[in-house]
Amino acid sequence: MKVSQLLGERYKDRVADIESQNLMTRGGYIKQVGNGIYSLLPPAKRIQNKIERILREEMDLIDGQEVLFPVAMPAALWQSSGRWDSIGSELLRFKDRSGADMCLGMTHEEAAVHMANNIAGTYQKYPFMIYQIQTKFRDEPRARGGLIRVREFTMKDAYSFHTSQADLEQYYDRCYRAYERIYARAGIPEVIAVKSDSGMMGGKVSHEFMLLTDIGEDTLVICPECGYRANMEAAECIVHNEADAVLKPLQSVYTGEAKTIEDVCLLLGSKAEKSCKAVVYQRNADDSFVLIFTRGDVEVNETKLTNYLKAAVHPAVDIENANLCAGNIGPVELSAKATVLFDRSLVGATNLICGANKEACPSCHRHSIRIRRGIEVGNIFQLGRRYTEAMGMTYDDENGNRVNPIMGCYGIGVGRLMASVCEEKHDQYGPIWPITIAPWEVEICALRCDNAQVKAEAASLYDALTRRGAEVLLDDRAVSAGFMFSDADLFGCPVRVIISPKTLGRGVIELVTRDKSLKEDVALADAPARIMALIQELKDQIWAKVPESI
RNA sequence: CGGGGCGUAGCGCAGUUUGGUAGCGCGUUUGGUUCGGGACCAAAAGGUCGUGGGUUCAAAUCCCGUCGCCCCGACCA
Repeated sequence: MKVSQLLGERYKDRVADIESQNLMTRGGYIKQVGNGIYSLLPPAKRIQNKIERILREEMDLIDGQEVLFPVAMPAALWQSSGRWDSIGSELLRFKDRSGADMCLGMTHEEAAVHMANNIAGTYQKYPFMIYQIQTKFRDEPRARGGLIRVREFTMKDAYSFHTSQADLEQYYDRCYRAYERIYARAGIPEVIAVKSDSGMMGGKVSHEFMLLTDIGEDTLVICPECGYRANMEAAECIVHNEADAVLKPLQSVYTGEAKTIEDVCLLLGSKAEKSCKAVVYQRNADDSFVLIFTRGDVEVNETKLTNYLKAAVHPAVDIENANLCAGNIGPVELSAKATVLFDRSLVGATNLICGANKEACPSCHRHSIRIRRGIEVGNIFQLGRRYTEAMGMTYDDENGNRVNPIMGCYGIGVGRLMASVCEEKHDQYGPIWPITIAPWEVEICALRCDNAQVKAEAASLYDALTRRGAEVLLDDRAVSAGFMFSDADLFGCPVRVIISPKTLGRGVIELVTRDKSLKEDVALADAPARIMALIQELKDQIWAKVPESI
C-alpha cells in the first residue's frame, strides 16, 4: 500500500483525553458516526482482521466451530429465555413492517441454544462449542473513550455445551488458557484474569480478563501476597471488611507511583490540571494523608469535608489526629505507595485521596490489598442450565433420560481489544503496534521521493519485501521528513525503513524499530533479507510469551 | 434519566453580551523556493452559521421548539 493512495488523513492536534481515542482518531483509524458508533478506516480494519484471525485460530484450536447468528432477532426468541422482559433498554427493540417486535443482538445465548437445539439430541454429540465473530449492538447509557466503550461493536462470542459440570469446568480451563494465548499473541501478555460478577448472564463462576490501566472503567481488588484478584463488584468478602464504609461510596480508585497533584489530576480527568485546589490532611506519624481536591471552580466546604471524613471512617486515616494543611497548594509529592480514592459524589467534583493501604485481603487476611483500575478485554462464564432449561433444550443421556445440557459462554470485544493494545503500547507520538496485529509490518519512508534514485530504490525494496510475504506500507509522498516521520509514528508500524539521497550516498538504507530499540544501517543488497529476519525476530519475541495450549 | 457545556469552511475555533449580511489558524488547490522530526513566499477555492418557527427594515447574534454531540453522575455483558 502506498500512503499517497491510502484513504484517511492524520491530524496534528490532540482531539481526546483518552490516549487510544486520541491517537486512533488523529492517525486516521476511526471516525465517529454517532454517539458510541464508529466507522473503521483501512488501518483499523486491517488490525481488526488480524485480531479476528488470531481469535479464529485459537477458537479452532480448542475445537470451536465457527457459525453466524442473526443480528436482528424476533422477540419470541428472547421471550423464550425470559430475557425479553428482564433486560432493560440496552436491548434495542423495534417493530418490523408487520408490527412484530424485534431486537438487535447484544449477546447470543438464545440464538446459540436455538441453533444447537434438536441437532444435539444425543450425549454422543457432546461436548461441542460454536462461536461467531459479528456485530453486536448494546444501547449503552453512556458510550465513551473511542472504541473502549461503544454501542455497536464487533465481538467474538462462543458457546459451549456439556453433559456434566466437570466437563464444563475442564473446557472452561481450556478456554481460559486460549484467552491467555490470545492476549499474548495480540501483544498484551499483561492482561490478568479476575473473578467477576456474572450480572445478567446468570451462572456462578465467571472471570474477566483485565488490562490494568488508569483509564479503565472497572475497579479491581488485587492481593499481591496470595494472588487474590477480583472485580470490586464481585469482591463479596471485602464488603464485610472494615474498609467497606469507605470503599463503597468511592467510585474510582487510583494507585500509583509518586505523583504530584497535577499528575493525579491529569489521570482523573483532563481539565483539572490547571485550576486545581486542594485541602490536605496530613498525619505526621507515618506520612499517610488524606487529600481532598477539587476543580478550581468548586467551592470547598472544609467543615463538610471534615465531617464526611469522620463519618466515612477510613481505617487507614485517623482524622482526629490529622493536621489540616488547607488552602490552595502547589505540587505535592505523594508517597510512592499512595492509594488514591476519589469521590465525586461528595462536593461537586471533589476527590478524596488516602495515603495508605490497610484493607485486609478477603482471602489471606493480610493488609496488602491493592486497588487498581482495569479495562475488561474479555470474559468467560459458566452458565449452567439457565438457558437450556428455559428454552427446553435436551439430549438423551446414556440411560435414555432427557436432560438439559450445561453451557459456558466466552466473549472478547475486538475493537476494545484493539484500543486496549493502543492504550498499553504507545508513546507520545503514536501507537506502537505489536507486529502480530500491526496494520502493516514495515513502513518504507522514502525521503525526497522527487529524487529518481530514491523513488526507484524504494519501489524496488517494496516489491522485494512484498514478494517475500511482508506487509509493507510505502510512503511515497513528496513531503518533508518531519511530516513523513510524524505520520509514520501514527501508523505505528513496528519496522521502519528510511531511504533518502543521504543513505543511498552510502549505499545503505536505515532500519529502525518503532519502539526505538534498534537503529542500524543495512547495505542495499542485504536489505530485504535483513528486514525479513527482523520481522521474524519481532514475531518470535511475541510468541515467546504465549503459553502452551491445553 | 439528572446536572453542565457545545453545534459557524475538511479539522480546531473567534464572532453572540450590545442585531447591520461572516472571520482566524491548520488543511486543500496552483506556481516558486526549500528538504532527516509536522518548512517558506505568493495567489486561489471552500460556509443556506445543526434544524423548524417567531420578532425585526435587517438575525450566526434576540425568543420558542426540535435534533445532535461532549463532559460529570445514575446504570451496565
